Amino acid sequence: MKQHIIELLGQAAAKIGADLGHTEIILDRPKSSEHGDFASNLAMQLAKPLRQNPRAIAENLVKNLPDSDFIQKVEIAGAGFINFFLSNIAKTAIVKAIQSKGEQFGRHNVGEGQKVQVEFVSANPTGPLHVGHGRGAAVGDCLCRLLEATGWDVTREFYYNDAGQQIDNLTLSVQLRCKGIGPDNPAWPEDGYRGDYINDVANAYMARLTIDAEDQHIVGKGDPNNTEAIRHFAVAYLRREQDADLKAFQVHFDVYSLESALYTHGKVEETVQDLVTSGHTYEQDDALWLRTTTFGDDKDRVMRKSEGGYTYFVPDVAYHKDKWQRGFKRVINEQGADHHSTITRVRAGLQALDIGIPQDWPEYVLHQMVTVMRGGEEVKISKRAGSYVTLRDLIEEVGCDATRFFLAARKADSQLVFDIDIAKAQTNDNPVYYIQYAHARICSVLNQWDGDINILKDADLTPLNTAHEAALMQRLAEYPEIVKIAAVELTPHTIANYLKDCASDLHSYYNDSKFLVDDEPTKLARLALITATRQVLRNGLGLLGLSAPEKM
RNA sequence: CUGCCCGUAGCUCAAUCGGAUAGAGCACCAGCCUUCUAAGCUGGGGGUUACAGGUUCGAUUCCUGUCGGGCAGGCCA
Repeated sequence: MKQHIIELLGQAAAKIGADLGHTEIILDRPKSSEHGDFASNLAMQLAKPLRQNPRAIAENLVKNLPDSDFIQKVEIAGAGFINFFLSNIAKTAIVKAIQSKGEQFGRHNVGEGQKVQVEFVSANPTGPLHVGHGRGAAVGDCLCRLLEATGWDVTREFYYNDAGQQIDNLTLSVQLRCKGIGPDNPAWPEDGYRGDYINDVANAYMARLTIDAEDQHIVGKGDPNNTEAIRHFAVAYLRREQDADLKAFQVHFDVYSLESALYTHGKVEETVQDLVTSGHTYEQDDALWLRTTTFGDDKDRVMRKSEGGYTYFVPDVAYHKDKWQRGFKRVINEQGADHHSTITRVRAGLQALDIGIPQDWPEYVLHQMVTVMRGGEEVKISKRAGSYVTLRDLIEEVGCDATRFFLAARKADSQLVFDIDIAKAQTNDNPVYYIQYAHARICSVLNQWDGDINILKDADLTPLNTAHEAALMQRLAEYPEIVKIAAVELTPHTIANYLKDCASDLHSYYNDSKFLVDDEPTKLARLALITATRQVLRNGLGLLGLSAPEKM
């Protein structure tokens, strides 16, 4: 429909001799229904090149607009907006489109089947997942669903930092616990992990329990002096816990990459060699440096420390080089904003490899911090005490759907306040239930109707002529655009906002009009409309990974 | 001190990539269930979009500066 009107405008512009040149014809959906179903600012855009009053141009354009069955009337308003009012045929066409496309309605093929890899969560296996990881999981998973819905071939990847200093700390912490030494003991190291879960790991290890992970079975050796055994056991244990949480959160991954594998497969060493060969490195103070300032960093970075080990940044570059070599021309990293400083460094390292990686590869989506509120007070996170709100707590306390919704329904680059009391509330404070309730209501009406849902596809839709019906149909018509915008801008929260609006239109309609009326044509038309609405709600909830319950 | 993100109603957040009178929910006030789910609906009050400039037909949106909040800034990850 939008395209149709754009064509009409284009023909009109040609008739009045306007050279569109670079100006693209833009159609907006006005906020107010007084301004029609579509509005164009074309006259304003042409005012300068034509050196005429925008209103005069608008009148001229309207005069030369070809006739169309889909347009009821055209008005000129304000500074020179051209407002289009659709005919009944055009408005109801969306219901037919939804009926025929079903689950496919709203999907696009802008990705054209190209590969994209999305890396998200990537928590270190040193403790349980917390709210921040939850936000990453929710946003990342919704991004994947959006990309899939727009024609991309998505690979979901999780990167485990299972090497390096923090794993040494973890191993030591577990080992001390195995020997009966706790955080209260003066011998406890400053940067040891203090959480109670460390004790759980130690007990499991000493009890010689078996960890069944994705592809490995690790048995606790029960020997507190076997550091390597403790290391493997602890990592496997915590990975298993994280995997269980993610599963409960309806998030799955296609590929798990391990930092340790980059070392054992020689990828780290290879990357260092490549960088040295490329000529962007130098030695100073017994360390090996990469001249990242050449690529926009504010200072050069150490690759190999004077004591011989590599800094974390080298495996990071090696890992991303590996992603590139696996053929991902597009990679999106979803991370916490506290890691934003790595962006410049990783990209600089990849540029220095000189293997044709674009400057802005990979893309990043950063999410800001989450503050958790309970009982009107902030729940403080204490890393020292090892106490924080875990994702598992949230899922158990407020449920998977509500947790996902609250974490994904807000712009990622704003800090968010997660109020447990509101998320838990099974009341109208809670937007998740508001949306799901709209879906359940429709299901309920359809259940009470004794007809066959398939005959609604042939329903005559001309009885749909009330303001509520027009508003709802317009809302449904927006859905495909919203999906496209959310996918291109990588903003899942756009979908959440849309669903709230759509549910609101449905609830208003429900309260205003009875659907199961005696007049058969009216009844069928209305049922066709709410069935289409149900489909859109379902599709949208699916993009957010939320359930669409038939009863509530 | 430097870099990145944010600043919108009392609170939590929107605003379709520069559009028309800045919108919802919560809270507050007043109404709507013998009728398809009241987890709902209708109406009301509540704003100098942090502040000051600039760009233009038009700015919450873009640019500059100031203030405020968050996060980073190690041969840690």
